[in-house]
Amino acid sequence: MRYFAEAESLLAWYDTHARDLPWRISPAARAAGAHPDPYRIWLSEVMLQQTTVAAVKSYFLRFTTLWPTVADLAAAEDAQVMGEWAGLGYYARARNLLKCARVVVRDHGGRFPDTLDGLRALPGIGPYTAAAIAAIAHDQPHVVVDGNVERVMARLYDIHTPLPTAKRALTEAAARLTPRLRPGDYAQAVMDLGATICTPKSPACGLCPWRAPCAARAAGTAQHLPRKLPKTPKPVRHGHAYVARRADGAWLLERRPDSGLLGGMLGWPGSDWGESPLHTPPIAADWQQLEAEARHTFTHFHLRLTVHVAFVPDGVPPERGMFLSDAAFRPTELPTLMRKVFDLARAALNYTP
DNA sequence: TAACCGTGGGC
DNA sequence: TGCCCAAGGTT
Repeated sequence: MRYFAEAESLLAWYDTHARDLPWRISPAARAAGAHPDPYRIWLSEVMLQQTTVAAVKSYFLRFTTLWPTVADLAAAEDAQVMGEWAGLGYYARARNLLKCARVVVRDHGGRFPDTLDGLRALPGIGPYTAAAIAAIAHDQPHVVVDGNVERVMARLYDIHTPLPTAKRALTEAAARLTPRLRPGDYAQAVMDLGATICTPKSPACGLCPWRAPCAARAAGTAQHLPRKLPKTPKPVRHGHAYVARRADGAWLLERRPDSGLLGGMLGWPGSDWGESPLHTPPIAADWQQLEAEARHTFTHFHLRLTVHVAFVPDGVPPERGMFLSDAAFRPTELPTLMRKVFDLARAALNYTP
């Protein structure tokens, strides 16, 4: 029963090395009969999609303070939730978070489903997140495969097939190892192992509870696994952004459409982004073009934004956007790109809050 | 299927 | 500095 022995050795390691995380029940507490709150597990898992633990912690604490239950979140204003998510990225997650909370309240009496299919049907919950919630919150033996698990399995079995082709084989390897006992702790244990020992670069094999059975360690290939297909280069796109300040201190902003990049977020009016996009100011004014441009890199392109600033008198209706009073405008509610634009603009406007 | 969708930290 | 990477989902 080799697989049983491997789950066993990993769980023993987890019992003494589990990370202390705000959304987590310690292995000791779980052994004593405590159960994690599915709402908190769901919220943390969505925040952790493609996002580091270090980045998520403060957002998680803020969200659970503002909205302690899924019903509280479901009743929140869209704009406030988007504003609180600002800076975390992948904003479709926040839009789906609200959709999901409202479905759980409306269709499930405020309780998260406890089946894989029930979870999988909710907005923003895919194969990984459904399995993670079922395993961690409901202690069901589902196979949880994220980037950590893929890396650990590729090394444990010395699998050289590049991702994403190797995904199926890695999932099958993970399935063979998943124990019927303590599946929730096991899922978190593999992720802790990947995050602290079996790291992408310079894995600490000497400290690993799986150093004996690890095929890549024996072969000396751990450092190079998992293999991945080469990435396509990012093109450079250009654009223009306009920051207008009214005499009474209000700022001209716009709510971006729900679909597409930075969907649903607050931003400065501007041009499309491309080779050399046409650009028209959102309001008539004596615009000043700044020398420095805002540079930002998204998942699939680099962006260089030319920033224009202007003071405008009271009483001029804008052609685009809406004026937000200085008291109502919180720069922390801007996505990072728009924050960069604001930081350049306010220096030019000599604005200190 | 593959493109799209953010951000900050590490090296 | 530029590239890699992180508890993926949707279309």
